[in-house]
Amino acid sequence: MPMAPLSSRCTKKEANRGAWTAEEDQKLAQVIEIHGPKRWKSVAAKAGLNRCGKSCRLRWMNYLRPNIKRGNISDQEEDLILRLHKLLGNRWSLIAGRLPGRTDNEIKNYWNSHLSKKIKLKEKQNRGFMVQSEHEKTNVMEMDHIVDRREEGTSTRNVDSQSSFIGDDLFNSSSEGPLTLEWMSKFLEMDESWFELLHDM
DNA sequence: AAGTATACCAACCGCGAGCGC
DNA sequence: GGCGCTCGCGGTTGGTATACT
Repeated sequence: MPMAPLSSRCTKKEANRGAWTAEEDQKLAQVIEIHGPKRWKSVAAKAGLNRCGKSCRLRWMNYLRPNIKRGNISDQEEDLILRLHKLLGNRWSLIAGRLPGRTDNEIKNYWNSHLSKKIKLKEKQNRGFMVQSEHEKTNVMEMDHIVDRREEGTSTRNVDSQSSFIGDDLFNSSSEGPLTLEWMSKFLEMDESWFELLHDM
């Protein structure tokens, strides 16, 4: 396997690794406030951080950026993630783009630690295996709850036309089948207002 | 209370795409 | 067209917290 260009890797000179300190965060935020979130290598240098640009970018994108929402992923968000993952696969940045305030890293982590397990359990159950434990039963019931809400096609939807369009396509069980390119492009171009409505409920 | 297993998540790594020279 | 640099993405790792025995 060919090595990545040297420029894309953090060098030994940029020795500081591991968890960021409050002081580092502050320095990084100050430099970005002045120079903007670009040219990460020079941002790192200007901040006097012993970090590579890549690390600075990641820290900013996933933690320091304004309007970041952290933790407490709602049922609606979870539902949306499930639907979008079904539609887009592991395109975490695209999925995150449809969830205001959420980062690709957070969604990826949430998927890997929560949702993938739930889905495996659900599939297992669908294949007719016995559910083993109370914990697993709970997870399966949670999945059923999500599926039920989709099938009901109610609760979280507003009545305005755009919202109901996207809501129906997202939650209607009929879209469990193959999703068309037309649907996908329509969905991905959807205005953020629908998501704001969703979060306001 | 102590040791071990599991879950969670921040951070790192490698790669590819895009851009300017 | 080739090269180097930067950026963004997705996969993976490792440290910490929590649950379990």
